[in-house]
Amino acid sequence: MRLEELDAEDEEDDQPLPDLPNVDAYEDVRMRLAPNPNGPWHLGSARMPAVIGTYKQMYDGWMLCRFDDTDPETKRPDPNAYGEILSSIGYLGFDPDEVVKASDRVETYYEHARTLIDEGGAYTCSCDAASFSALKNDGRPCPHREKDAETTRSEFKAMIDGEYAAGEMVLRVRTDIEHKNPALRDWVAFRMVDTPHPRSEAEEYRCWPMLDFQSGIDDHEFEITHIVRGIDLQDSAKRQGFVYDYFGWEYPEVLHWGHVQIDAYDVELSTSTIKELIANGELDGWDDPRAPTVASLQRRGIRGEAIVNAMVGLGTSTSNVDLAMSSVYAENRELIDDEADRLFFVRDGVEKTLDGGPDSAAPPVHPDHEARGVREIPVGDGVLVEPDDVPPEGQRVWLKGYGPVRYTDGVFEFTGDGIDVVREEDVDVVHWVPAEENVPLRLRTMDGDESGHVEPGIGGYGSDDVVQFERIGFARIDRHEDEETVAYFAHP
RNA sequence: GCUCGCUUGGUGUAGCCCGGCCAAUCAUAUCGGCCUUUCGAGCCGAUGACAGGGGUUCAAAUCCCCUAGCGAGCACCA
Repeated sequence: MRLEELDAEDEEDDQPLPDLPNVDAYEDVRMRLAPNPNGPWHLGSARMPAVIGTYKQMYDGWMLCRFDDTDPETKRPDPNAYGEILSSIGYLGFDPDEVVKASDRVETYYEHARTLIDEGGAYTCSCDAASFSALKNDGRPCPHREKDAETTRSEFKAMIDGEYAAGEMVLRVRTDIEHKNPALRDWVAFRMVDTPHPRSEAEEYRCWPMLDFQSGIDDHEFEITHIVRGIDLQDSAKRQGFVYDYFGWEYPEVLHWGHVQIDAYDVELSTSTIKELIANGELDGWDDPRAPTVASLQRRGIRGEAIVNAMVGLGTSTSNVDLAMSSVYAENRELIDDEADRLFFVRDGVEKTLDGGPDSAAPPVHPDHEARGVREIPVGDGVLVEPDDVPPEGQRVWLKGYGPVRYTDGVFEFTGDGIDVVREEDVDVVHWVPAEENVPLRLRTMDGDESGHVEPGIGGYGSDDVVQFERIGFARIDRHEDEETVAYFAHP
């Protein structure tokens, strides 16, 4: 009994995120991811599924993935991004209960707009953006504001029918033109876009809802109870509140978080910036190790769970936060260290002839798990070691898993010393590979590619296997090519 | 300019709503030690923070006010 109580307490203490507000008022916790499919995800985007997915697990809730793709022009959807984003969500370990695209739901938004017009909640406006903005900043209505519902209704129909070009007509929500916060005054709900939507299912639409309208309608239609979103949308709830009031709806609970920055990258955390760098060849693609993207970490063999743990650790505060990559690495190390087999990889190896000693070495596959056996490495007449690991003339070094050698006249002479020279006489232990029987390997890192040679056992590992190159770090084997094996460096 | 929000060590976070148990939690980081045929893991230890100023109170990280800094919105982007 005592123990159970303690466990229960522990569980509460281990709660990864603070409680959502007012959970008891709802039968189920229902949330949504609302990605813009204008490209594959950068690392900041991973925060959304990490936190919302974790809340879903905490409350045994329900989660929608809704693609907010209602801008065919400025933030033009990338047809491949829908699938890529879903696959990133899966990699992070989550599975939406339902997936929808806003561009499939345009008729629904029209329907609600017509109702809103009838309620007196909206009017069509042909002011150009600049002159409306000037009036609005003064708290003065434009001449269109007093239009009757019937005129608005017929002009909105003309918008839907595509009778206006971009910029000629919008539908505005009638809020409070003198509201003390200028951001809330009579905002645009629908506008004309000349560019067809990239999805063929939606290419005929010219009259598109703005995010605040679309998202507001959808959140209600899908009975979303808790919204978690960025501070850039901190006025959205207040804006949408006017529409909710017209309809007599209850607004969901809402949480805002700040922006995430990630150290360790030179590249800005922005879909458009990364897109540009790829287009002009500075990055090899979305999974280039130097790219701050979800796909990049995946290719480096970092577990989605590690990203989620690190993101969840940031909490949900409204202030901007810096995520240290080292914390992602620390989370990942904990997940993979136990299962990653050990291998020797020598960068820029220098060859040293070996004089005497056994014909082969047998270091353990994993030092903490004897049962996994040993790696038989044939030694031959010489070895490669890293330039920094060559001891001064006359000094000894311990070839890890093989034995002690003395560096004499450019040759490694086997000395047969016991392991106590390592413990008591400060002989360094270094990794090595046979000079003959090895495999060339290219290690792709955030700082560029490193070339070297790996022990022959590498052939036994396939794509996606994660190993630890001793004294270097963890890496994911990507592929075996004829002339070399390619691996991606994860972290130390 | 108008409006909204934020500010705990290198980084993140707990505590703040309901002031005292906070000479401030945990993680990461860094440094040192032990162990070790890895610069990994593990174990031990150290480092390091309440933005500043006023006020209320017996008592303030916690409540109030001011200042500073940072951020966001005021888009026919999301």
